[in-house]
Amino acid sequence: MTDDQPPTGVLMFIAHRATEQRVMSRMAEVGAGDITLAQARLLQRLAPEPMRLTDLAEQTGVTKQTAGGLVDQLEAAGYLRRVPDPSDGRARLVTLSDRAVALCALAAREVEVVESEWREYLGASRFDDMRAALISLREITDPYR
Amino acid sequence: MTDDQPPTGVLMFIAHRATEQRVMSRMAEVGAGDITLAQARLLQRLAPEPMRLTDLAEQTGVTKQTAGGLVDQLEAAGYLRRVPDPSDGRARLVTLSDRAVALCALAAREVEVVESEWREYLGASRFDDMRAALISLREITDPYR
DNA sequence: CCGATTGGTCAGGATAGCTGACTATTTTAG
DNA sequence: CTAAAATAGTCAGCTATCCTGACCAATCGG
Repeated sequence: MTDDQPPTGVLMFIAHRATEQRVMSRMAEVGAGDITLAQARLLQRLAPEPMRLTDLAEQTGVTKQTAGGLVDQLEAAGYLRRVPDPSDGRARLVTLSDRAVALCALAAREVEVVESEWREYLGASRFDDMRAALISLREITDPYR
Repeated sequence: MTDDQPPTGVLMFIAHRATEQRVMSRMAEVGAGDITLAQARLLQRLAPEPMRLTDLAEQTGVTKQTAGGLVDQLEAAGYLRRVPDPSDGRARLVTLSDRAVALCALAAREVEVVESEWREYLGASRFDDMRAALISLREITDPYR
Protein backbone atom coordinates (compact mmCIF):
# COMPACT_ATOMS: atom_id res chain seq x y z
CA MET A 1 0.00 0.00 0.00
CA THR A 2 1.56 3.24 -1.05
CA ASP A 3 -1.26 5.40 0.29
CA ASP A 4 -1.89 6.05 3.94
CA GLN A 5 -5.43 4.70 3.86
CA PRO A 6 -6.51 1.76 6.03
CA PRO A 7 -6.53 -1.74 4.54
CA THR A 8 -9.36 -2.50 2.15
CA GLY A 9 -11.13 -4.70 4.69
CA VAL A 10 -11.26 -1.83 7.15
CA LEU A 11 -12.59 0.54 4.50
CA MET A 12 -15.39 -1.95 3.92
CA PHE A 13 -16.12 -2.09 7.60
CA ILE A 14 -16.42 1.69 7.78
CA ALA A 15 -18.99 1.82 5.00
CA HIS A 16 -20.88 -1.16 6.36
CA ARG A 17 -21.10 0.37 9.80
CA ALA A 18 -22.41 3.59 8.30
CA THR A 19 -25.28 1.71 6.66
CA GLU A 20 -26.09 -0.16 9.84
CA GLN A 21 -26.20 3.04 11.85
CA ARG A 22 -28.37 4.80 9.32
CA VAL A 23 -30.90 2.01 9.53
CA MET A 24 -30.83 1.99 13.32
CA SER A 25 -31.31 5.77 13.43
CA ARG A 26 -34.27 5.47 11.11
CA MET A 27 -35.77 2.86 13.41
CA ALA A 28 -35.29 5.19 16.36
CA GLU A 29 -36.97 8.00 14.43
CA VAL A 30 -40.13 5.98 14.00
CA GLY A 31 -40.26 5.02 17.65
CA ALA A 32 -38.48 1.68 17.49
CA GLY A 33 -35.39 2.89 19.31
CA ASP A 34 -35.64 -0.01 21.69
CA ILE A 35 -34.47 -2.53 19.08
CA THR A 36 -30.84 -3.59 19.45
CA LEU A 37 -28.51 -4.60 16.64
CA ALA A 38 -28.71 -8.28 17.49
CA GLN A 39 -32.49 -8.11 17.53
CA ALA A 40 -32.52 -6.27 14.20
CA ARG A 41 -30.45 -9.01 12.59
CA LEU A 42 -33.01 -11.56 13.70
CA LEU A 43 -35.99 -9.54 12.48
CA GLN A 44 -34.31 -9.15 9.11
CA ARG A 45 -34.17 -12.91 8.68
CA LEU A 46 -37.84 -13.21 9.50
CA ALA A 47 -38.97 -10.59 7.01
CA PRO A 48 -39.47 -13.02 4.11
CA GLU A 49 -41.39 -15.63 6.11
CA PRO A 50 -41.94 -17.10 9.58
CA MET A 51 -39.40 -19.65 10.70
CA ARG A 52 -38.65 -22.10 13.46
CA LEU A 53 -36.35 -21.01 16.21
CA THR A 54 -33.77 -23.61 15.29
CA ASP A 55 -33.65 -22.50 11.64
CA LEU A 56 -33.48 -18.90 12.71
CA ALA A 57 -30.54 -19.66 14.97
CA GLU A 58 -28.70 -21.51 12.23
CA GLN A 59 -29.23 -18.77 9.63
CA THR A 60 -28.08 -16.01 11.94
CA GLY A 61 -25.12 -18.09 13.08
CA VAL A 62 -25.87 -18.24 16.80
CA THR A 63 -26.94 -21.03 19.11
CA LYS A 64 -30.62 -21.70 19.57
CA GLN A 65 -30.33 -20.60 23.19
CA THR A 66 -29.07 -17.20 22.11
CA ALA A 67 -31.73 -16.92 19.43
CA GLY A 68 -34.32 -17.98 22.00
CA GLY A 69 -33.30 -15.20 24.33
CA LEU A 70 -33.50 -12.56 21.60
CA VAL A 71 -36.89 -13.90 20.53
CA ASP A 72 -38.05 -13.63 24.15
CA GLN A 73 -37.12 -9.96 24.19
CA LEU A 74 -38.74 -9.24 20.85
CA GLU A 75 -41.87 -11.09 21.85
CA ALA A 76 -42.12 -9.12 25.08
CA ALA A 77 -41.76 -5.89 23.08
CA GLY A 78 -44.53 -6.94 20.71
CA TYR A 79 -42.43 -7.41 17.58
CA LEU A 80 -43.24 -11.08 17.11
CA ARG A 81 -45.16 -14.06 18.42
CA ARG A 82 -44.47 -17.76 18.65
CA VAL A 83 -47.35 -19.64 17.06
CA PRO A 84 -47.66 -23.42 17.12
CA ASP A 85 -46.36 -25.13 14.00
CA PRO A 86 -49.31 -27.14 12.68
CA SER A 87 -46.97 -29.62 11.04
CA ASP A 88 -44.89 -30.42 14.11
CA GLY A 89 -46.11 -30.44 17.68
CA ARG A 90 -42.64 -29.80 19.09
CA ALA A 91 -42.07 -26.69 17.07
CA ARG A 92 -43.39 -23.15 17.00
CA LEU A 93 -43.13 -20.67 14.19
CA VAL A 94 -41.58 -17.32 15.03
CA THR A 95 -43.86 -14.85 13.29
CA LEU A 96 -43.48 -11.09 12.83
CA SER A 97 -46.19 -8.81 14.15
CA ASP A 98 -47.75 -6.31 11.74
CA ARG A 99 -45.66 -3.60 13.30
CA ALA A 100 -42.46 -5.53 12.74
CA VAL A 101 -43.38 -6.22 9.12
CA ALA A 102 -43.79 -2.50 8.61
CA LEU A 103 -40.45 -1.82 10.32
CA CYS A 104 -38.62 -4.33 8.14
CA ALA A 105 -40.03 -2.68 5.03
CA LEU A 106 -38.92 0.68 6.36
CA ALA A 107 -35.43 -0.65 7.06
CA ALA A 108 -35.15 -2.06 3.55
CA ARG A 109 -36.17 1.29 2.16
CA GLU A 110 -33.54 3.08 4.24
CA VAL A 111 -30.89 0.74 2.88
CA GLU A 112 -32.00 1.69 -0.62
CA VAL A 113 -31.70 5.36 0.27
CA VAL A 114 -28.16 4.90 1.55
CA GLU A 115 -27.15 2.99 -1.55
CA SER A 116 -28.60 5.62 -3.82
CA GLU A 117 -26.61 8.26 -1.94
CA TRP A 118 -23.46 6.26 -2.52
CA ARG A 119 -24.38 5.84 -6.16
CA GLU A 120 -24.84 9.55 -6.56
CA TYR A 121 -21.61 10.36 -4.77
CA LEU A 122 -19.45 7.91 -6.72
CA GLY A 123 -21.27 8.11 -10.02
CA ALA A 124 -23.42 5.29 -11.33
CA SER A 125 -20.74 3.37 -13.16
CA ARG A 126 -18.16 3.48 -10.37
CA PHE A 127 -20.80 2.37 -7.89
CA ASP A 128 -22.03 -0.43 -10.11
CA ASP A 129 -18.49 -1.62 -10.73
CA MET A 130 -17.76 -1.60 -7.01
CA ARG A 131 -20.90 -3.56 -6.27
CA ALA A 132 -20.08 -6.06 -9.01
CA ALA A 133 -16.59 -6.50 -7.59
CA LEU A 134 -18.02 -7.10 -4.12
CA ILE A 135 -20.45 -9.68 -5.47
CA SER A 136 -17.60 -11.40 -7.21
CA LEU A 137 -15.46 -11.29 -4.07
CA ARG A 138 -18.20 -13.00 -2.16
CA GLU A 139 -17.34 -16.19 -4.02
CA ILE A 140 -14.08 -16.45 -2.13
CA THR A 141 -14.98 -14.76 1.15
CA ASP A 142 -18.44 -15.99 2.15
CA PRO A 143 -18.30 -19.27 4.05
CA TYR A 144 -22.11 -19.47 4.19
CA ARG A 145 -22.76 -18.88 0.49
CA MET B 1 -31.98 -4.22 -6.81
CA THR B 2 -32.77 -6.50 -9.65
CA ASP B 3 -30.32 -9.20 -8.56
CA ASP B 4 -30.84 -11.45 -5.60
CA GLN B 5 -27.61 -10.46 -3.89
CA PRO B 6 -27.56 -8.87 -0.44
CA PRO B 7 -27.33 -5.08 -0.12
CA THR B 8 -23.94 -3.57 -0.81
CA GLY B 9 -23.31 -2.88 2.88
CA VAL B 10 -23.79 -6.55 3.69
CA LEU B 11 -21.45 -7.58 0.88
CA MET B 12 -18.84 -5.34 2.46
CA PHE B 13 -19.42 -6.92 5.82
CA ILE B 14 -18.89 -10.39 4.39
CA ALA B 15 -15.52 -9.49 2.90
CA HIS B 16 -14.45 -7.59 6.00
CA ARG B 17 -15.29 -10.51 8.24
CA ALA B 18 -13.27 -12.82 6.00
CA THR B 19 -10.19 -10.63 6.47
CA GLU B 20 -10.67 -10.47 10.21
CA GLN B 21 -10.99 -14.21 10.49
CA ARG B 22 -7.95 -14.84 8.35
CA VAL B 23 -5.88 -12.66 10.64
CA MET B 24 -7.24 -14.31 13.76
CA SER B 25 -6.52 -17.77 12.31
CA ARG B 26 -2.98 -16.72 11.56
CA MET B 27 -2.57 -15.54 15.14
CA ALA B 28 -3.83 -18.90 16.36
CA GLU B 29 -1.36 -20.69 14.08
CA VAL B 30 1.57 -18.96 15.71
CA GLY B 31 0.35 -19.76 19.20
CA ALA B 32 -1.52 -16.55 19.97
CA GLY B 33 -4.95 -18.17 19.85
CA ASP B 34 -5.76 -16.68 23.23
CA ILE B 35 -6.17 -13.17 21.81
CA THR B 36 -9.76 -12.07 21.36
CA LEU B 37 -11.07 -9.68 18.72
CA ALA B 38 -11.46 -6.82 21.16
CA GLN B 39 -7.92 -7.32 22.40
CA ALA B 40 -6.61 -7.46 18.83
CA ARG B 41 -8.21 -4.12 18.04
CA LEU B 42 -6.39 -2.58 20.98
CA LEU B 43 -3.03 -4.09 20.07
CA GLN B 44 -3.42 -2.78 16.54
CA ARG B 45 -3.70 0.77 17.85
CA LEU B 46 -0.57 0.35 19.90
CA ALA B 47 1.54 -0.97 17.03
CA PRO B 48 2.81 2.46 15.91
CA GLU B 49 3.70 3.69 19.38
CA PRO B 50 2.92 3.41 23.10
CA MET B 51 -0.01 5.39 24.34
CA ARG B 52 -1.86 6.39 27.48
CA LEU B 53 -4.88 4.41 28.48
CA THR B 54 -7.18 7.37 28.04
CA ASP B 55 -5.95 8.04 24.49
CA LEU B 56 -6.20 4.37 23.68
CA ALA B 57 -9.79 4.30 24.87
CA GLU B 58 -10.69 7.32 22.82
CA GLN B 59 -9.10 6.02 19.63
CA THR B 60 -10.73 2.63 19.88
CA GLY B 61 -14.06 4.22 20.74
CA VAL B 62 -14.65 2.60 24.12
CA THR B 63 -14.71 3.98 27.66
CA LYS B 64 -11.49 4.06 29.60
CA GLN B 65 -12.91 1.47 31.98
CA THR B 66 -13.40 -0.97 29.12
CA ALA B 67 -9.97 -0.25 27.72
CA GLY B 68 -8.52 -0.69 31.21
CA GLY B 69 -10.06 -4.13 31.50
CA LEU B 70 -8.72 -5.25 28.14
CA VAL B 71 -5.28 -3.91 29.01
CA ASP B 72 -5.42 -5.88 32.27
CA GLN B 73 -6.02 -9.07 30.33
CA LEU B 74 -3.31 -8.36 27.78
CA GLU B 75 -0.85 -7.45 30.50
CA ALA B 76 -1.56 -10.70 32.35
CA ALA B 77 -0.97 -12.63 29.13
CA GLY B 78 2.36 -10.89 28.56
CA TYR B 79 1.44 -8.88 25.48
CA LEU B 80 2.07 -5.49 27.03
CA ARG B 81 3.18 -3.60 30.11
CA ARG B 82 2.18 -0.34 31.74
CA VAL B 83 5.26 1.78 32.23
CA PRO B 84 5.27 5.10 34.11
CA ASP B 85 4.99 8.12 31.86
CA PRO B 86 8.07 10.23 32.59
CA SER B 87 6.25 13.38 31.59
CA ASP B 88 3.19 12.92 33.83
CA GLY B 89 3.16 11.26 37.21
CA ARG B 90 -0.51 10.35 36.98
CA ALA B 91 -0.19 8.54 33.69
CA ARG B 92 1.33 5.31 32.49
CA LEU B 93 2.21 4.38 28.93
CA VAL B 94 0.74 1.18 27.59
CA THR B 95 3.66 -0.46 25.81
CA LEU B 96 3.75 -3.56 23.59
CA SER B 97 6.03 -6.43 24.55
CA ASP B 98 8.49 -7.70 21.94
CA ARG B 99 6.22 -10.64 21.29
CA ALA B 100 3.25 -8.35 20.65
CA VAL B 101 5.29 -6.19 18.26
CA ALA B 102 6.14 -9.32 16.28
CA LEU B 103 2.48 -10.39 16.27
CA CYS B 104 1.31 -7.02 14.97
CA ALA B 105 3.81 -7.23 12.13
CA LEU B 106 2.59 -10.72 11.34
CA ALA B 107 -1.02 -9.54 11.34
CA ALA B 108 -0.20 -6.71 8.95
CA ARG B 109 1.51 -9.17 6.64
CA GLU B 110 -1.52 -11.46 6.69
CA VAL B 111 -3.73 -8.55 5.68
CA GLU B 112 -1.43 -7.94 2.73
CA VAL B 113 -1.70 -11.59 1.74
CA VAL B 114 -5.49 -11.45 1.80
CA GLU B 115 -5.55 -8.29 -0.26
CA SER B 116 -3.18 -9.77 -2.83
CA GLU B 117 -5.47 -12.79 -3.12
CA TRP B 118 -8.41 -10.49 -3.78
CA ARG B 119 -6.36 -8.59 -6.30
CA GLU B 120 -5.47 -11.76 -8.13
CA TYR B 121 -9.06 -13.02 -8.09
CA LEU B 122 -10.60 -9.79 -9.35
CA GLY B 123 -7.77 -8.64 -11.57
CA ALA B 124 -5.55 -5.73 -10.67
CA SER B 125 -7.59 -2.98 -12.25
CA ARG B 126 -10.95 -4.11 -10.86
CA PHE B 127 -9.42 -4.44 -7.42
CA ASP B 128 -7.73 -1.06 -7.60
CA ASP B 129 -10.95 0.58 -8.80
CA MET B 130 -12.89 -1.02 -5.97
CA ARG B 131 -10.37 0.15 -3.42
CA ALA B 132 -10.41 3.66 -4.86
CA ALA B 133 -14.20 3.72 -4.67
CA LEU B 134 -14.08 2.59 -1.03
CA ILE B 135 -11.55 5.29 -0.19
CA SER B 136 -13.78 7.83 -1.84
CA LEU B 137 -16.83 6.52 -0.02
CA ARG B 138 -15.04 6.96 3.27
CA GLU B 139 -15.48 10.71 2.84
CA ILE B 140 -19.20 10.37 3.41
CA THR B 141 -19.33 7.33 5.70
CA ASP B 142 -16.53 7.70 8.24
CA PRO B 143 -17.59 9.79 11.23
CA TYR B 144 -14.09 9.61 12.73
CA ARG B 145 -12.18 10.69 9.66
C1' DC C 1 -1.26 27.40 46.48
C1' DC C 2 -5.81 26.12 45.72
C1' DG C 3 -9.39 24.88 42.58
C1' DA C 4 -10.20 22.71 38.14
C1' DT C 5 -8.77 19.34 35.05
C1' DT C 6 -6.95 14.97 33.84
C1' DG C 7 -5.40 9.88 34.39
C1' DG C 8 -6.95 5.98 36.10
C1' DT C 9 -9.49 2.59 39.09
C1' DC C 10 -13.47 0.43 41.56
C1' DA C 11 -18.21 -1.17 41.80
C1' DG C 12 -22.15 -2.62 39.55
C1' DG C 13 -25.10 -3.71 35.55
C1' DA C 14 -26.74 -4.79 30.73
C1' DT C 15 -26.31 -7.41 26.45
C1' DA C 16 -24.95 -11.03 23.72
C1' DG C 17 -22.80 -14.79 23.16
C1' DC C 18 -21.39 -19.77 24.81
C1' DT C 19 -21.76 -25.05 26.81
C1' DG C 20 -24.18 -28.64 29.05
C1' DA C 21 -28.19 -30.90 30.67
C1' DC C 22 -32.88 -31.61 30.27
C1' DT C 23 -38.07 -32.38 28.54
C1' DA C 24 -41.24 -33.33 25.05
C1' DT C 25 -42.37 -34.72 20.59
C1' DT C 26 -41.62 -36.90 16.20
C1' DT C 27 -39.43 -40.05 13.18
C1' DT C 28 -37.36 -44.25 12.10
C1' DA C 29 -35.98 -49.06 12.34
C1' DG C 30 -36.60 -53.62 13.76
C1' DC D 1 -46.16 -51.59 17.02
C1' DT D 2 -42.93 -50.36 19.84
C1' DA D 3 -38.26 -48.97 21.20
C1' DA D 4 -34.51 -46.15 19.98
C1' DA D 5 -32.77 -42.14 17.78
C1' DA D 6 -33.32 -37.62 16.22
C1' DT D 7 -35.25 -33.04 16.63
C1' DA D 8 -37.47 -28.58 18.84
C1' DG D 9 -36.98 -25.99 22.43
C1' DT D 10 -36.00 -24.53 27.35
C1' DC D 11 -33.39 -23.97 31.79
C1' DA D 12 -29.29 -22.95 34.33
C1' DG D 13 -24.98 -21.03 34.55
C1' DC D 14 -20.76 -19.04 32.63
C1' DT D 15 -17.78 -15.50 29.98
C1' DA D 16 -16.62 -11.42 27.40
C1' DT D 17 -17.41 -6.88 26.21
C1' DC D 18 -19.36 -3.06 26.61
C1' DC D 19 -21.78 0.76 29.69
C1' DT D 20 -22.62 4.53 33.85
C1' DG D 21 -21.51 6.58 38.18
C1' DA D 22 -18.51 7.42 41.95
C1' DC D 23 -14.15 8.01 43.42
C1' DC D 24 -8.85 8.94 44.31
C1' DA D 25 -4.47 10.96 43.01
C1' DA D 26 -1.58 13.89 40.45
C1' DT D 27 -0.92 17.92 37.63
C1' DC D 28 -1.74 22.45 35.86
C1' DG D 29 -3.39 27.37 35.68
C1' DG D 30 -4.48 31.54 37.52
